[in-house]
Amino acid sequence: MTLTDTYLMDPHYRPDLIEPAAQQAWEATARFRATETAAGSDARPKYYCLSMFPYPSGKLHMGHVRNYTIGDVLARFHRLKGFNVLQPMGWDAFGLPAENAAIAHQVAPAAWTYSNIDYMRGQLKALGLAIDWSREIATCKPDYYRWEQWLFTRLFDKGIIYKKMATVNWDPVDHTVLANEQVIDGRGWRSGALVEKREIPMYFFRITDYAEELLSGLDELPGWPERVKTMQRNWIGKSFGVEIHFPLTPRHQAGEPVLKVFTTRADTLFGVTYVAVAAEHPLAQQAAATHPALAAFIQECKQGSVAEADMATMEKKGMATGQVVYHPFTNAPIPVWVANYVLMGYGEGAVMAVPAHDERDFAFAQRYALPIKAVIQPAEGALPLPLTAAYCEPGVLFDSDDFTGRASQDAIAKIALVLKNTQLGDRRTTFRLRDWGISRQRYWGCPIPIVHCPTCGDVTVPASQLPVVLPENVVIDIGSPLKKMPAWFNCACPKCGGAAERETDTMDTFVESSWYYARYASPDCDTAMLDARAQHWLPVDQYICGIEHAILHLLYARFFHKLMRDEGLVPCNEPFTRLLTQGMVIAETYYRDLGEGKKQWLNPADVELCSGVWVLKADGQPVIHGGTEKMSKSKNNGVDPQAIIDQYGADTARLFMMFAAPPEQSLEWSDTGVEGAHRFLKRVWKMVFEHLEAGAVSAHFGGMRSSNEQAIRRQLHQTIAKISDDIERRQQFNTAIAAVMELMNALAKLDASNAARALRQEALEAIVLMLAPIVPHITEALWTALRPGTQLLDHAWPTVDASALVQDEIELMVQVNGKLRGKITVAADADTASIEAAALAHADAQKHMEGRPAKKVIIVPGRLVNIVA
RNA sequence: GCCGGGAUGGCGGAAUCGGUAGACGCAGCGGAUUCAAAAUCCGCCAUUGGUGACAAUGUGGGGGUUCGAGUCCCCCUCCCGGCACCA
Repeated sequence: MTLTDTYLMDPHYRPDLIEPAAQQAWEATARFRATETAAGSDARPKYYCLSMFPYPSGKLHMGHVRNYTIGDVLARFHRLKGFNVLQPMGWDAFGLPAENAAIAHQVAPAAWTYSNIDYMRGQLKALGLAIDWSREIATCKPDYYRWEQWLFTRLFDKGIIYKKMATVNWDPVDHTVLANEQVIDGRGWRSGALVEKREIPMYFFRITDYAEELLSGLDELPGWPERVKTMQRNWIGKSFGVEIHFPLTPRHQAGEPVLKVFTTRADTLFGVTYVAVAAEHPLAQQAAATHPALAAFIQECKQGSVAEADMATMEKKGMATGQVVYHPFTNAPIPVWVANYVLMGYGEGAVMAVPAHDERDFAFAQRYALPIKAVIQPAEGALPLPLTAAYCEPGVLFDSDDFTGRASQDAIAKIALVLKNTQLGDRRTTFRLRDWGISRQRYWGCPIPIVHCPTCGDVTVPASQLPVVLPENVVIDIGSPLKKMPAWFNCACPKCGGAAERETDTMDTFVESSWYYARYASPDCDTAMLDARAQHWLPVDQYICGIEHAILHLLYARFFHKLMRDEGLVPCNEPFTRLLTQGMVIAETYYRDLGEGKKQWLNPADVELCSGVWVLKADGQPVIHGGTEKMSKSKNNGVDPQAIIDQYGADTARLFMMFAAPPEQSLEWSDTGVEGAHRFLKRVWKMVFEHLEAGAVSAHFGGMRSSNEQAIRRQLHQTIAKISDDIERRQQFNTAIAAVMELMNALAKLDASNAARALRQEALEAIVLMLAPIVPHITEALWTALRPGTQLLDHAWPTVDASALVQDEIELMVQVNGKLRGKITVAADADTASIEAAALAHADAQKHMEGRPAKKVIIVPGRLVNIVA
């Protein structure tokens, strides 16, 4: 049964009737099922449109609605443009919130997750998304993570995954590892205990092996926003510098121990006044053995979180170890300090400090009264001594032995060469990017397919024994239940058959989201990770995700794609050809102060403006307006998408989302804006209804049109051109909708003549088609009304009639000295001389020229004339 | 702290490649319709001065480039995203 059979034109817009009917019709006829086409049977080009899958947190939030509406607009637009579209959906189902919910509500993470998925699937369907639901995946299901484990074992055996010690946040009261977000002001969120750093063994992906390709690959992504590429470039952080060895003894012989540092400013080597090492550095540990105060300081450094933002903003502290190293050129002794800002896991865990030419070293030297020795001066002009701030620019060396007088760049090369000859260093390229640690001491994640055997060591689980299934029926308290389940972790070693134990850590959930886009192509394949269908659909033509994923998720997915490529699983180098990063959905916040820094956050729906003061509806007492912030549970400023769908329908929600702001900007929620969107849809409905009430007309009118009708028809075809460009190239939907609104306003001024009615039919058909990607339900109903017996989804995107765009006369602005003074109307093909004459003859222009002759006349074709007087 | 972005009427935003600042919508005001209201339709709506034509000012702040700057360059302020275990 089609919509035509179930729906008759009603004078009132009824989304509550239209939307379920349209959705049922799409589902019944499998309208959005994507099929890989055998050669020749379908000439349509493929378009794989992917919105980032949601974490099944409980219910949809507005950020999801925005993300999926953007994806759906692009998917439906390309469908009308003749593409074979794939738009899938699934669930990023592993993660920390399920464990938190398990503790809070005494429910197993699996059960909680599956019930959330069922509810949210219903919500997504109510949004009317053109999704191929037959490809739905959930990352917590063994048939998904089995292949992740399979790839893990391949990579482990290839050496791309390895094990090493890494630092984590340790809660000494709960005896558990904390995520960075679970550390608040240096304390565990549940226990309140001061968090400590602890070293534990973890598995790592060698993403640094791919650093060069991840960097250069960005140049092959013209469809990515420049800012995302810039952030990734800076994150990878390729830098060219010099590794310098500081001997530990004054009469150093080749091969004896040295302290290694890396610097991009080897030209400042003669300005080194101390070296700083991390608390965990062997030199520091050694010194601490006989130095109680130093041991205490090192202990202090181990407090606090491991988050880089915390490390960078904390107070810079240090202590002298009493040890010295020797300058590789002058052999002068240099004191070794321990500093809390030097990270062991980063570079060599030691840095050379040049206070005169580095801001951070300068501040540290001032604090601890360390010497500041300047060795670089500007190429022109002198350095003001003594320094009041570090001079960080490159320049010319002085007080630097043989290197004095050389420019920085030149000196770096020369110093590196001499160091190389004396075996005390060399040129080196480093990356800021670190290897990706994927071990998590948590339950609700993909088990790491490793068996620890006392004789064979770490052994990968053979493919025939995969998946290593995560038990779902568990009771959660603090810490992972896997570590308390001997029946689960005791096993036989796959190699020697002896008694062994499974790894109880699970993988970072970023691993699942790094390859899901590929699995949508082969969602039901049970013989391989991917099959031939992946060759057909990949790469993703359009990916849509939040800007917050600009670095980690998108970099990991690019990395995984290259891993899969090197396994022969995918045909291309990059996963996402074009990327759109959407902004957040924000809303007003309101609160009451409860004292002691505590606030009671009130939902905007429960607050109203009463004679200029915000009050709570319930008690009429004033509340404080806290500004607009990202919709969140903690600020209680979320608007439930379900409530909007129930009250106005999905089309209104979608229209508001697309109209209120361009997709990359943050979007401010507005109840009156939603009403405005709804009002517009009612207007469109009414205009079509009234047009059809007056009887059938043909869009193909051969008679004369008035000049007004010609102008409106020109506007119609300009609008078609603009909207096509707005959606396809600019991906800016708010201006596309505004253009339709303008066209509607113009159309409202047409009369009831045959010519006008024919034009109205043509325009309404085009409007309905152009709005279809944004508001698919109402437009489907209106189309069947305008063109009985046909369906919108079988129709093509409207085309521009070039002959309608022709204009005889155009209007030009007239400026005098850059200020607007009037307008002139000239023939569209007027030559420069006549335009200039017309502008100079303009009375207001002459007035402002005040009798001065025109020195110059600038004509911008089709736009303006500027008279310089 | 570091990296990336943003700031335009009462509000959301438009101005796409340096060329009419404020499209479109929201709110507000005035009118039509109505017994009345809602809904709907029409009109006005940057600021200041002026009855008006018009003039001056105006895109976070300061400076610069240009015939011309919301747009480009330099400096500053505030806000947002990310910082490797939130997803």
